[in-house]
Amino acid sequence: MSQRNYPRPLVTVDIVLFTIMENDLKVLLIRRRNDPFKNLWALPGGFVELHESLEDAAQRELQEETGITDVYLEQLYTFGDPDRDPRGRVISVAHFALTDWSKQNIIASSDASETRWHSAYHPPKLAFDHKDILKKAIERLRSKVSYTTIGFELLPEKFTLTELQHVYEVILQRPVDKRNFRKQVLAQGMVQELDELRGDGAHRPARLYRFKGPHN
Amino acid sequence: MSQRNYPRPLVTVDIVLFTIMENDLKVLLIRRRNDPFKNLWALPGGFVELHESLEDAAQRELQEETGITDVYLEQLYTFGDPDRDPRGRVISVAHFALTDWSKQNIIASSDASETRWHSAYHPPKLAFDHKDILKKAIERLRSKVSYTTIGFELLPEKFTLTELQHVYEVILQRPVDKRNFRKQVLAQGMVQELDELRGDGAHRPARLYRFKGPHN
DNA sequence: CCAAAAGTGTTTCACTTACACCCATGA
DNA sequence: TCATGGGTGTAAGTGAAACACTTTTGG
Repeated sequence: MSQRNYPRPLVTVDIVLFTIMENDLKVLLIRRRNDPFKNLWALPGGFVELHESLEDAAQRELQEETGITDVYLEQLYTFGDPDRDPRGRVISVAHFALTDWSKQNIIASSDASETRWHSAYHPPKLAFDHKDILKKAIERLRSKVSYTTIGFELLPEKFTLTELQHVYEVILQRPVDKRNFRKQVLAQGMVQELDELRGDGAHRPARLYRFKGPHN
Repeated sequence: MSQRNYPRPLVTVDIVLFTIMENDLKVLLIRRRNDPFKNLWALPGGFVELHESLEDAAQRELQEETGITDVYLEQLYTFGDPDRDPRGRVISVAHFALTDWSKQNIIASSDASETRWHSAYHPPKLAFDHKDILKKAIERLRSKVSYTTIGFELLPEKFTLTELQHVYEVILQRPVDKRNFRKQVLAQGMVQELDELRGDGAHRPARLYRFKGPHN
């Protein structure tokens, strides 16, 4: 059982980082500057170092390639088709990450950058099998939003119930009944009402809430 | 972006194969004949070849190590802690598999073998991080049994509704109401009633059913 | 006729859904 | 005073849960 003779593929991590902006689900993409797939958009990611865990690798690559830190991150799926990278055998452990736009709007505003937020539902042509990875990430987000509290990862610390509702609507891609939604959210005790309002314009200001923490 | 200089870990697949026997959830384990963890029990698995997909590797290793083929198999999770294997960096793509005992009872009956079915809930001490892998597999099985049809993978082609109920009870680890269960299963139209009965002893024979196919 | 597992319906309760108007504010 | 998004309650419907006795068979 000597390990020396066993084949050693390359192992990468890729990160599907979502946020919600302008009532749309966005995914962070980087334009490739080299072949293969030069000039196409791709998920951030890179090779796993021998001393680091997969999750650490994902956090590190995200930081190195985009400057983003402190996101919710979990493993998504491992893509290992032998032909997924034309350069050779590369196995990618894909991760799924969420952040709120208020932390990340710097990136979005620098238009010249090769790192940009794109519509997750209508992305540009992607390198490698990143279309499949994105699809799987959207499925995961959609299924988990209903039975976990990950939706709060897409919002800043203080938010209105309407903002929370928009998160669900954007992810589930269907309208949500306002009264039932609020009733349900409050009944579950997941949020704490704050003594603060936020006025946005010529209408009644909205009450702010804070996520109470993991309740699952 | 030359690949030559990137670190290349070893990549394995491990397989958590479940079956149900004697109203207990069983997992297939192999006793290790070499260090590390010599004589401890471990999940079947092995190194991924460069030309094969991860799922193919899992099916192949299962076949090579245990002779078992033709199981339901899906990817579970990738375990990549840098210290999970004392010999060096080994990343394992764990898989989750199901089979019905009627196909596999040959293995269970050969007592001298180093390959055996063990209770999944009370396993012996396991090598590496296989305890964590097993735990994750049980969680996955438990959560998927309720909203998918994977439960049928644990039964032979023809089965009684009581047998199906036992599958749910063993996996969920709680009693299931007989009348509600049958009502629900029949209402969902997942099973086809057959013109066959099976008599087991001194009591009324049970009707046999067949799984109609993927309905999710 | 006894033991053992198979089979069968109804009621209750909880949760989900549908739905329309008043409120507070800035312009 | 008007336009805009914020905020609230009730009734109907649907699905889940609780629950006990009769049937069929072999011994």
